[in-house]
Amino acid sequence: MMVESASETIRSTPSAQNGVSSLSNQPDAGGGGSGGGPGGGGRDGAAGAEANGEMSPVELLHFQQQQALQVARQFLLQQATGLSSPSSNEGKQPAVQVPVSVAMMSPQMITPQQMQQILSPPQLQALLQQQQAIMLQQVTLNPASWDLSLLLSQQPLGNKQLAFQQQLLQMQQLQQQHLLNLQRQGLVSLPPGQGTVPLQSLPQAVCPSDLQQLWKEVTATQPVEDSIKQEGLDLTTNTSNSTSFSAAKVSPPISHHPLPNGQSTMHTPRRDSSSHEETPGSHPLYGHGECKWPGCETLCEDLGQFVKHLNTEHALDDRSTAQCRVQMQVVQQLEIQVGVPVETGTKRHLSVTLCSPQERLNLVSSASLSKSTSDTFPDGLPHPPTSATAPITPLRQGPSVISSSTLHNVGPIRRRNSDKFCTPISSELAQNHEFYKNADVRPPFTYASLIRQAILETPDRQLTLNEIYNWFTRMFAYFRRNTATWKNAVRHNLSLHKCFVRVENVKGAVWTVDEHEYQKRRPPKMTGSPTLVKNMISGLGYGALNASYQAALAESSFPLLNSPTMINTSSASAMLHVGHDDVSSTVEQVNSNGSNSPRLSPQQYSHPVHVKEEPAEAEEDSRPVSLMATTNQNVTIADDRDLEEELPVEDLS
DNA sequence: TAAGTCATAAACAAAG
DNA sequence: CCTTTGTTTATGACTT
Repeated sequence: MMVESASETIRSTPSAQNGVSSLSNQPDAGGGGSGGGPGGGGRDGAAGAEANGEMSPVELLHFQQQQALQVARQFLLQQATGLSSPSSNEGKQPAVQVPVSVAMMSPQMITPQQMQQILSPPQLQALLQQQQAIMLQQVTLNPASWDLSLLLSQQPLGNKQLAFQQQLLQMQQLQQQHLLNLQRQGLVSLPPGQGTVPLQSLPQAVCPSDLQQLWKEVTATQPVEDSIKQEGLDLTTNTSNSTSFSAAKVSPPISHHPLPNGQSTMHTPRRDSSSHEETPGSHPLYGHGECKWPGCETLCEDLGQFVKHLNTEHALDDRSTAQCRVQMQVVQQLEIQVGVPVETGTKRHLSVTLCSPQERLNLVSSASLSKSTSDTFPDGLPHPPTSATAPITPLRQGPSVISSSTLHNVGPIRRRNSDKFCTPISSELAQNHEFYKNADVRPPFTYASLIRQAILETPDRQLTLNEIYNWFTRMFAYFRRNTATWKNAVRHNLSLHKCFVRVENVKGAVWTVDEHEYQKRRPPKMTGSPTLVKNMISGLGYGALNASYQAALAESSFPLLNSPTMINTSSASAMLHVGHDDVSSTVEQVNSNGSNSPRLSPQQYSHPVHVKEEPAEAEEDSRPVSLMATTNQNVTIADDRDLEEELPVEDLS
C-alpha cells in the first residue's frame, strides 16, 4: 500500500488534484512520499524521484523495489528475446543486451502494476516459480538466509511493509541470480556499482546447479496445474489452438527476435542457469516425456520434439500474458485456499521458516493483506454471487505476490490500453476473467469500453446504472474499492459520451449503447506495431513485448470462437496490417453469425434493445433510420475498429 | 503546439 | 434530509 501510494504519487504530477485523489481515494495509504518535484508527467516524476538524492525511507523502499522489478523485468525480457540463446548470434543482440544496467538506471522505472500487465504469462510464471525456487532454496540450502527472512518478518513493520520486504528480498535474489548468470555468460559486464547495490547486501544464496535442481523439483511437484484445471482454467486448449497463429502473427512486432524461441527462449535462461551441467536430453520443462509447462503436459517423445513444441506452443509471445496472469493469480489464491491460514505473530514466523516456499509466499501475502480485509465492499453494493471456483475472499486475503500485495492500491493508470490499444475487451475479459475478478488490478480498459461491455453482455443490451455498477464490481475486484471515484466516473462517462443512450423506463432508466456513436468517437486507428511499440515504450516502458502482447491478446480470442478453423490466413494477414481493433472486428465478423458475411451493423448491434416494460419514446426511436444504412455500407474491416466478438455471456460470468 | 481522449473531482439538480 | 441518478464543468495526463 505504501508502495502503491508512493508509486502513484511518483507517477502523478504533484498537482493538487492528483495528490488529493491519490490520498483521498486510498484512506489507508501510508501517506508516503508526497510526490516528486515539479516536473510534469508520471515518467518525469519518476525520473525526478529517482534522481532525488533525498529519498524518504518509503521512497527508498519503493525505489529499491523498482530496481528489483526492473531487473526482473529485464531478466524476463531476455528470456523473451532469447538473449542468451547461442543459436541467435546475429548482430542484433546488443539491443537486447544492454538492459540490465541500463534498465536499472532507466528513469522509466516500471511499476509493479505495469510489471504485471507487461509481462507475458510465461515470464510471470517463470518469475513466480523462480521466486518460489529461490524461496525454497532459502529454506533448504541457505540457512543463513532464514535469518534474513526471519529478520524481516520479525521487524516491527507494517504488514504491507513486511510483504514488500519479502518481495524485495525475492526480487533481489532473483536479480542476483540473473546477473550472475549473465555475468557467467559474459553477456553483461557489470559496471561497478551499477545495479549491484541491492545485490551486495544479499547473501550469495543461489547456486545455479541447485537452482536447476530446485527448478526441476518445483516444476515436477507443483500441484498448480491440477489445481488450475480444477478451477476450470486449464489453459492448454487456448495454447494449443492458437499456436500456429502466434508464430506467424506475433513475431513481427518482436523484430529483434527473429527466432521466436531459437533454441527455446524459455529454455535458454534456465539452461544458462546450469549450462555447465546441461545434458543433451534434459530440459527443465521437460520430463517424463511431457511438457512441464504449467497447464500443458503435452506429450513429447524426445527433447527435440519438446523443443519444437516449446517453440510453437510456448513461444514467448504475449498471447500467453493473459494466461499467465490468470494463472499466477489463481496459483496464489489456490495456495491461500489450500490452507495457509492467516496467522500472526511468532506462529507466522515459525511457519515462514518451516512451510513450503509457496506457503511462505502465502504467508507473506496473507500478512500483507490482513489489513485489506476491512475494506471489503465498502460500497455495500449487492455483490452478485461469484463462482465457487473463484471466490472473492481469497483476493481479500492474499493477492498475488508479484502484484497485488504491493499493488493493492494501484493508482490510476492514465493511459489505458483500452480499446485504443486494441485489446479486444471481451476477449481480454474472457481470457482474464478470473484474474480481473479476483485480482485487485485495474483493468486496462476505459470506462467507456467497460460500460459498453457491460451493457452489451446483457441479453437486452441495456442496464440500469446500478446494474452497471454491479457489473463492475462483479467483474473487477478493482472496482470494489473507491466506489465513489469510479462510480462518478461511470456516471460521467454515461452522460458525456453520446454512445451511451439513456432510455426512459417505467421504473427508471436504462442505458444502452449506440454502437455507431461508440465507433465514431474512436480516433484514427493505429496501423501498425511500430506505433504500438512506440506507445508502449513511452507508456509502459516495455514496448515490443506489449506490442506483441496486444497482438497476442487479440489472437487469444480465437480459441474462444466457435469455429477456430474459420480464421483463415486472410484474416490472419489482415491482422498484420490493421490495428488490433480490427482484429477484434475480424473476430466479430467471423463470430457474429457464423459466416463471413457482413457483420451486424452498429445499429443492429445496439438496437435490438427491448426496453423493459415500456417502449422508449426517446432517443432510440428518434434515431435516424438512415443511420443504419449508412453505417452498414460504410463498414469495412478497416473502419470496424472495435467491434469485439460477442462472447456468450457465460464466457464472461 | 493543438486537438482529442481519458480519468478524476466536484458542483449542482432532480427524483425517490 | 439523504441517497441515487444524471449533467456539467474543470483540470491534468497523455497521445496523435
